Amino acid sequence: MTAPADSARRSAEGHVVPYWRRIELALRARIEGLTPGDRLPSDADLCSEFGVSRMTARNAVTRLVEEGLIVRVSGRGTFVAEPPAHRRADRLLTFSHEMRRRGRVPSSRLLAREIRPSSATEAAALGLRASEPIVVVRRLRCADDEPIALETAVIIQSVAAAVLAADVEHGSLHEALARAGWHLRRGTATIGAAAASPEDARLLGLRRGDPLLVERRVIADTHGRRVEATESRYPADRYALDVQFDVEPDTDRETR
Amino acid sequence: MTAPADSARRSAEGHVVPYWRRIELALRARIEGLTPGDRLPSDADLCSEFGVSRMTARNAVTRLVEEGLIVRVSGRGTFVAEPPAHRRADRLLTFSHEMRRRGRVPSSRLLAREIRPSSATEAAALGLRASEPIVVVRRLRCADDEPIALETAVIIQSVAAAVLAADVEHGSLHEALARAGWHLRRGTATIGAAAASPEDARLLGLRRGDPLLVERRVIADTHGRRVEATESRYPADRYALDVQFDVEPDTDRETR
DNA sequence: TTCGGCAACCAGTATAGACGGGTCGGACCG
DNA sequence: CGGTCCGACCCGTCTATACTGGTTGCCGAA
Repeated sequence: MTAPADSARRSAEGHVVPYWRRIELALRARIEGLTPGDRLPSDADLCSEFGVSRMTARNAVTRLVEEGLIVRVSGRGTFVAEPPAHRRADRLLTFSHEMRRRGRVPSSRLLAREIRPSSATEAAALGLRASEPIVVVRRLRCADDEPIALETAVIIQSVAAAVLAADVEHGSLHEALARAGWHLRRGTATIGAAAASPEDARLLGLRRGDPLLVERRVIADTHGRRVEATESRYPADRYALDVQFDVEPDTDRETR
Repeated sequence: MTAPADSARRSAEGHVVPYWRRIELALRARIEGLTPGDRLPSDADLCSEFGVSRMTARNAVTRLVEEGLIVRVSGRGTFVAEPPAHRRADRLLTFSHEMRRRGRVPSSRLLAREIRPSSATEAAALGLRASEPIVVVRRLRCADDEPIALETAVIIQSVAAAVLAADVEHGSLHEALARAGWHLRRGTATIGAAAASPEDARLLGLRRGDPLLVERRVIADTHGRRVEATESRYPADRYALDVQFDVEPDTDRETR
């Protein structure tokens, strides 16, 4: 038989949790306690440890490799990778988690929270009809009381109740959404730069015209529904993003 | 046996070309002629078309999914994805290709090309000993004669001959390196912002202090050797990067 | 005509086994 | 003592098969 009808494979919400997921989580936890360069179990080790076939074990490992947490070296083994110096642009973790990961103390100041009709741009980003109502949450995010980001989140009205009830100064907006049953999963970001407006400058403690790193994200939930569009504005000298990239195969020049 | 000892499986350099690679390239070409939302062959179709097992076909498809070219929808099929508006931060393609993709005419102006000892920062980025010699190529990249990027590439000395011989104003630096046997494959980028220096401003046609998007890349070849470190400085209003991201799994509980 | 159910598809997950080529340490030989 | 070769390991690739759950279109019954 193949997938054992093992009842413990179901999560709280009743979804089936694949075997590779358990292995992935176990490895993720194990990596926490290791240092870069340390060796991880081989494919064969994982097979016997978790009682799965090699393809299944490799599936779990492959995900961590793509995430950049570990590297596979053919003929030698699998090793813990060097962590990036900044937040990875292709991962999104809550501001609080990210700052704590870097040993800093996060805090937030709520600047505004309101329901209003969406602008044309906002409606387009979330795939709404023009001027359909949205919830806006605007926060100043700090680390060790130093302003790091000016963040404006625009959220679809269906989750208004959860957003308005949440403690967005001390808790995570995404955690509040998750509790309301909206599990955010993937998204697309556009990264650019801009000059600080007078308001940016005042809130972030800069001078007008100072360079900002601007990240615009549209985040969708598990079912692909666009839930949130956020703009984060970071002072250039306090924030950067890392990303791993592949060189486009030059072979017979595939472009796009 | 399993992998047929098919002699056509070897590339010009003698590497074995996996089956999934051929399928990947075939699909990549096919996608060119399709529009977003179009359906691609199912796993089963690919199996019979290319005469491989399903795991192999899926391997090829999975790579394109990760690249964001296509999306898989369980129960329905695989579809061409919406292309990003800007260059994807997690792909690197030559400046010329990228501009042509957007229907613009690329050109370059060579500002400097020299061999000199590396600075401490440069040596660290490339993993060299301090002040080991490097080749520096500095170019102004334009589209339709509008300056788009100020690019400074720092390259290890082993490839100096190829770099000095290359026509870097009309040809691609990476193509020159590829002809010399150095196949660049992966890298890490750090994305930030900065204010234009007087020199930036002069070359890019900006005012001093205007915001720039700054991308610093370290690129390695197929064997993991770091070959090139490049800094690109883009005027904020003429360039942006796109990236797809995953939301970090909510620490402890895996739900979803 | 509409609605319910079924069959055909389709991707997701999983098994078990196999060969290839790279890496590395130890045994063996000169 | 040094160099070479071999075998143990390990990742990369590939085959063949199978069950699950979601989607869709079609057909027949109400």
